[in-house]
Amino acid sequence: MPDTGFSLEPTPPFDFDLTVGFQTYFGHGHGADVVEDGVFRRVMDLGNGPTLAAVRSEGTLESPRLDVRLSDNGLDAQAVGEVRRQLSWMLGINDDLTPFYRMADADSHLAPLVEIFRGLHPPHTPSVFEALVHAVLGQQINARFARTLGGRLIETYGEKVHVDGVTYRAFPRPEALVLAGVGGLREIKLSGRKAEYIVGIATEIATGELDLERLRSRPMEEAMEVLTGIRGVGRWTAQWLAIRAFGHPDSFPSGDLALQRHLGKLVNNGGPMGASEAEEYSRRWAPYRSYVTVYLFAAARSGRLDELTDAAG
DNA sequence: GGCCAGGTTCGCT
DNA sequence: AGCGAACATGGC
Repeated sequence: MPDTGFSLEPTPPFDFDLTVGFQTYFGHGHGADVVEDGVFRRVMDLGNGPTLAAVRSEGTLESPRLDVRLSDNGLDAQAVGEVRRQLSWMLGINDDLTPFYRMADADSHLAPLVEIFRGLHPPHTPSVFEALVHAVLGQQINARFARTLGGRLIETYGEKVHVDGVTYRAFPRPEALVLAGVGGLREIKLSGRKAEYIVGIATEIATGELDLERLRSRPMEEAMEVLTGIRGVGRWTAQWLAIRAFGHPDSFPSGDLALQRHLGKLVNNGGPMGASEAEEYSRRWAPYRSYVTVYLFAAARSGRLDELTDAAG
């Protein structure tokens, strides 16, 4: 094993397993990032070729420390710095949860939720493009199928990296998806609509017509407007990007059917909540609604949301 | 087998 | 502005 690496010191509390678990949910074992035996691996795209990063936890919840090893020990200091920057962003290393917890502790519904998932830092995608592709894949279809499609997309069109006899994949670059074309994406069972959206977005990025990364430095309202102007991107998709790609603290995709379900379990005795109802209810949690969203999905995915319903007491 | 799924666009009032 | 249909495939 190469010895190039460094360590990261996340802002406590930081729960490594919860955070990388959330991050790799869409990976489905074949993703660009995977967790195995307590090690989080991610193929980092540094522009001049991909490299594999392996991250493990060496600290504790309140005194966290991460050890990062790189597969390519020939990287210069600048490239290593870029890996550090990207990983820090992906795992929300510098995110301080305390203000959110202060609010949550005073809320009878949120208090037990944040107690169970204490230390979960909302993770982010390294590129806006990656979050956007995942969001489009997730439109309208069940989450299970969306994960399958994501796995196929990465396995088919992501650049390979071989380390110790194992093949890892980077998340596909826009250029690769342009090359795949609508036909190529339909072959792995994307609908014609999803294929058109993704190839269209990839094309605009590849030609330089669209600069999604630029939106990070713009006010959120402006970014949302630009995003929803893109064909295939509606309100729901833009709101999820605010959380997953931009790390905005206060986005609540109230149109999300699953989020409505989760919220209904948490605050409405399991009863249904519509979009406008969810939207209205969520306002009490401003300006930390992205955290609530992430924690709700973490609870639902882990199967522990049911024990938090009103009925369960 | 049918209904629904972590929506969006498009066409019609 | 608001409403409904089409989209395409899989999960349960």
